[in-house]
Amino acid sequence: MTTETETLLSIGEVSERTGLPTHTLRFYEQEGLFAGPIRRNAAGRRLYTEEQAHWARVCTKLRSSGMPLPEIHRYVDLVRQGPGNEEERFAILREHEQKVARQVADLQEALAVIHTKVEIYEEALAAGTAGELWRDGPICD
Amino acid sequence: MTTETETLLSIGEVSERTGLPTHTLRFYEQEGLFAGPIRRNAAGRRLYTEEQAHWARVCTKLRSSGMPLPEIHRYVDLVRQGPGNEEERFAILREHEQKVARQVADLQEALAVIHTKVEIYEEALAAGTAGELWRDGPICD
DNA sequence: CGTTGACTTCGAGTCGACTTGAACTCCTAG
DNA sequence: CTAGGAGTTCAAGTCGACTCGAAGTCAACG
Repeated sequence: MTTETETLLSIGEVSERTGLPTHTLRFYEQEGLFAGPIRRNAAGRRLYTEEQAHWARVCTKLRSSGMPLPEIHRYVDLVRQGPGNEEERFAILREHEQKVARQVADLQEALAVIHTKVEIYEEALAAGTAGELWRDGPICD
Repeated sequence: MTTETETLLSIGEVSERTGLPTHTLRFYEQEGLFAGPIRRNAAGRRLYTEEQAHWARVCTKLRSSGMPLPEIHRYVDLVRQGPGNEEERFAILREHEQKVARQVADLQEALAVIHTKVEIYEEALAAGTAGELWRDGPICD
């Protein structure tokens, strides 16, 4: 059956792979961001499965794209409850996907504004007319 | 000479145009995000020039793209000091531009990860095999 | 003249997500 | 045997950027 030899990882190893400080990994666990329990060795130290380490990596992406911890928690709760609520999980993911897409669009809009200003400076500096940037206009704001 | 009939705007009008709450506009002023002084009428109320209103709009873009208030402040200080430091202003803008470009790239990377998961759910739900998502794999994480 | 509603100042509170610290245990190498 | 380094728990602190509330002023309208 599915009796695999699992590679178990220490918190330090997971930290290295994910880039998350060990403190943060413990914090995430405490906040309920892992569906299953994290095992411990005889000495009480955490042992992560590959799946859990992978999930931690996914979490970094969810977080860096702005998903709040409570929403990740909500998703994880659904996973923990087992099959039957896939539609709901899907809704969370799809909604977040759209939020991120909007974020990208907004950021690109801001980037355009910034780039415009960069270009103004670039040209003025090249032409040696930078001093005029401030001549009664909002140009250099 | 440049004696224009200036249109001056109340804080409420600027708030409407920028989407920033009046509280925030006052806060920004206090944090030194405006190069020139904001005028007041006889009753002590703020009167913004069109240029200042425009700058406030630009600020929303700088902020939404993650430029910290202290850095906007730094830029504004340079503007306030007048001509001669254009290179330095340019450096701030160019650096921020690059930061935003990196942000966009990171966000798109996160988006790809999320989209992958969305697709997995989409397919499983369409095929009616959603229940199997959790079968000893990290698929549904 | 009274009341609305936009404005003023000042200071304190909120929020999310860590981050830090203290005090402790345990395994391993020298 | 002991020193180092990684791990543990729990509580408290930090950070940036607002956000809110209180208490008061002012102009215009009916």
